[in-house]
Amino acid sequence: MIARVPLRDEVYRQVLDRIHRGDLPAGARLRDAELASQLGVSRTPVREALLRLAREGVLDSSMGRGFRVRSLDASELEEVGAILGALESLALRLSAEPPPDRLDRLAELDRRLEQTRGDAVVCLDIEDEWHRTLLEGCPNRRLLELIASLRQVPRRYLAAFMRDAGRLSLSTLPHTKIAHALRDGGRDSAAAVFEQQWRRGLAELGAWTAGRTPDPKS
Amino acid sequence: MIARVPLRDEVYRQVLDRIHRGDLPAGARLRDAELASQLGVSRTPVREALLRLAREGVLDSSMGRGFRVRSLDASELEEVGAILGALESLALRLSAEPPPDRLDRLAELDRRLEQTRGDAVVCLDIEDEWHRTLLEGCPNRRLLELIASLRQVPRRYLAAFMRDAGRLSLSTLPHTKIAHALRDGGRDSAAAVFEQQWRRGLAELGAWTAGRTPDPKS
DNA sequence: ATTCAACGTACTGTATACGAAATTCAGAAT
DNA sequence: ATTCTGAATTTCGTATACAGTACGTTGAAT
Repeated sequence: MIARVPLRDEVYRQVLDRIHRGDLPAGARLRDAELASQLGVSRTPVREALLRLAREGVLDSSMGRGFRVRSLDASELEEVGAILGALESLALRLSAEPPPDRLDRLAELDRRLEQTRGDAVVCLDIEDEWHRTLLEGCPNRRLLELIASLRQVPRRYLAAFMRDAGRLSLSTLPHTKIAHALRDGGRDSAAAVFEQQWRRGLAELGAWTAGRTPDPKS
Repeated sequence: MIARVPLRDEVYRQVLDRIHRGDLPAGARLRDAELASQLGVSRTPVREALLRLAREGVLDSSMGRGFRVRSLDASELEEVGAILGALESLALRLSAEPPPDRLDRLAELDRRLEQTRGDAVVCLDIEDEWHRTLLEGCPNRRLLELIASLRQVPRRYLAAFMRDAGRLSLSTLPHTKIAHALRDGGRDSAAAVFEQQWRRGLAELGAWTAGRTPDPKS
């Protein structure tokens, strides 16, 4: 039984990918007909994907005015960051005791992350997978889904930051701190360290965002 | 300048309303063409609304098989309940110190709630407004939006419970406990009481859900 | 030169049309 | 009676068509 996938899901991923790659910078306008012809599908699935992205906060949409990539806004990052900190910490506390192989896999991902230089998208993909792996012991599927959806937001900021600053790698220090806390102190301890590290990274990214030049109109 | 509202938003509210009223019980199938003709619009905005509801977890949708109202499932309630507990508590802690008139408005809502007998929908509307009022001091708009969206889920369970049990009113005891904690001990104290009361109510509702008969197919 | 208005273009939001997959119901075989 | 099969029908997912609105552009008036 092959799982057929709706076109809207594929379009969703394609558009998100373009945003992550920076092909669609903040403020860029998205014309559904144009995207449709580029992707070789009709406007219908494109609009469904864009509506979803708008509801997830990646795009702005005002009636009759179509869609555009939401501009980078320090307060948005702060708001979503606060939510994510609480939710990921919660997921960690709800998790089952992690089997040793998961710690190994986390370490392996960090090794890959350190070796990756020059491709921000790959870095961020690994970073995402690290988080997924960290939380995969959480039985609350709904929570994990919500976290994955919300993580799109800081990811976009981080991608822009890396492009702008020319920093093409990602520090693994917070990861190792969290992993050590998880190994030594258990999940609650790891959750506390997570929140602390998360807040620190968020503040750094927020400071950069606040000092950014406003969007190009395009 | 009147704000024109997309049809999909109106359809969204209509469908949600029918679900809340019990016109569309758990497991009921939603045929987009049928809804479209009933509401006097085309299938397009109807499908946009249904896709949104599916993403929010109110509906199930599998490829080629359309939409149906998600069945009541104790584990879903538990999962969303855990998320909501954390988020509402967070919103409370992030809130500004509440002005005295807000406490008055909360008390007034409770008075209305106690006087309302016989209409579950009205009860739940007041309950929703009570929560909105409690958290309206929270500056994190994004958080409030997320909470409002997630609250659809327990609301549906509560509506089904009230219909089933013939309980046509809602206890205001948890509200007063939280309000008192807020007045006496501040937001952090209120957040703690909130989590405790929330967990209690959730367990009660979950117990009822677990003992429910499975859905009618319809 | 600048500003305002009227027009034209283009894009959005909504409606309708079409092809394919899935459910249903009839009828035959066990 | 029950189960399997297969055609008919429904309904979904996608494509296309249409109408109304926002925006740009041009031209005229100050």
